[in-house]
Amino acid sequence: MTKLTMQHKHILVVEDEAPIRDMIRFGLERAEFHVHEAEDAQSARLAIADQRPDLILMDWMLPGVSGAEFVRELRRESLSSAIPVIMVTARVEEDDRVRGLNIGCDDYVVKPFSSSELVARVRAVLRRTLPGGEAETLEVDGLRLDGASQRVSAGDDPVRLGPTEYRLLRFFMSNPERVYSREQMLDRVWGQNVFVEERTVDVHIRRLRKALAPFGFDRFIQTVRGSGYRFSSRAG
Amino acid sequence: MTKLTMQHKHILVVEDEAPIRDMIRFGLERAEFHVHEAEDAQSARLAIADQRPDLILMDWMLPGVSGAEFVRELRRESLSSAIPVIMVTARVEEDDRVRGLNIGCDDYVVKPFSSSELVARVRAVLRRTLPGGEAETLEVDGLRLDGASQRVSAGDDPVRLGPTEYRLLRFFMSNPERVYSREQMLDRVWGQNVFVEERTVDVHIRRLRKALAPFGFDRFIQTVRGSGYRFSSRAG
DNA sequence: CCGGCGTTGTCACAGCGGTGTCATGTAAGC
DNA sequence: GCTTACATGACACCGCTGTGACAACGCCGG
Repeated sequence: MTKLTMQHKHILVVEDEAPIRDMIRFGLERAEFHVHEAEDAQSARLAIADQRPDLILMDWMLPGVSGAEFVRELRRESLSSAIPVIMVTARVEEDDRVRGLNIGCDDYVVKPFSSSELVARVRAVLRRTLPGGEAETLEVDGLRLDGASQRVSAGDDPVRLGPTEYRLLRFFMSNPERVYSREQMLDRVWGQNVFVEERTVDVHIRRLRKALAPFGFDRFIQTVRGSGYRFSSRAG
Repeated sequence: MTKLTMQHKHILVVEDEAPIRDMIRFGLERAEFHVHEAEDAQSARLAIADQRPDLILMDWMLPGVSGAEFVRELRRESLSSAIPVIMVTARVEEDDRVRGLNIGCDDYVVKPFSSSELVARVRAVLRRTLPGGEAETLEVDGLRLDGASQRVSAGDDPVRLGPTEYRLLRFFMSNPERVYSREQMLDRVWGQNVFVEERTVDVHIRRLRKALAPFGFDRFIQTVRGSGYRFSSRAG
């Protein structure tokens, strides 16, 4: 385990019951994570804007909004759409739990759980979401994506993209020369297991191509018939 | 959700206790997965070579080898290194379980678990590992097939192939120097239980040869009269 | 509180490319 | 030479993808 990448990550725990919160905090801090806490959705929003956590651990049942609604909200906001979410559910909420994965969270744990299981899942999610951290700037042949300012430019000209197209392009530029199915793209760009038509990907591909076309960069977005799409600076 | 991509996936359950095996089988089959079973490491090896499962569900404690050792072994073998593994552990095996995710498995479930949790995790893992299948790169004498980008190139020149020709070539390059009947090829390239004329294979062989001909690589696709075809870099 | 504005997901339709089958030409084996 | 198996070109069908339009939704600014 690479301590450098994994440690000192900030985790926001959204949980209304203090004992559970403490138990979670204890386990995570022993694993050398930084823990922030929030009791409800509103203070969670503030904490997200303030702390910019690397991962959110959220109870399924919150006072007021349901965890599901809240995750959907987080996914919409560009500030939080890239932050992975792990859901905490009780065994009783069986039916809901399965739906949980269709909400947009990255994983979930079932109460009662152990500290080590929690830490393991947190690490696993961080491991697969962290590489390609969102802040870095990527450039290919003059097409530049600046993660810090969330801006895209072609040479000197700015490229106007919607939030989804931006995330799509960032995903592509972080993983070039590789074919992804529509389903994989929904998972990695929209969020794990969101319920959206696969053909929606086509539409956003179209929008991304349209935005890149004036600069000729639409040639980077390549269709692989029967499989999906690929980002590549070489000819298709 | 596209039934075609998710359904009909083969899952190998490696578990020595029959009741648990049955419970798992029941849940997975209700979710329309194909289930194969193995009681120990040795029969698991055979099943992997034979069935080529899309995912392996493995108990942490197996008679003889530990699950961890076995996963390591699977990861070394090129035949199985790409197959995702979900580990099944008991709550008691706390310490080991944490190591589990560092062993090379893709996820794990803790006993006791519900069918719906299991199915949800299986689906989640398949969804994120299910690219065009094999992502390995194969090369023979300058003819290169890159699984990740699904591209074929002869030296520096790209080779244009349709999806079926691509799969056909990948099958050939994965199994060189061996004759396959048309029926075998239909099973392995087209998929089991497809009803297609055997002569169709000839046509796709023709198309593959045509695409490879400009580079002289059509000589690799060799006819074995009365038996089928063979891929070989040596003279026919 | 209301009404533009931008973004998003879905649909319908069109075009193209891929696929399977057939008919015919050609080579191999006896 | 005759039979059989394979090679090849043509063709019709169909599924996949590209594309424009549209409705729903949240976000301001008024």
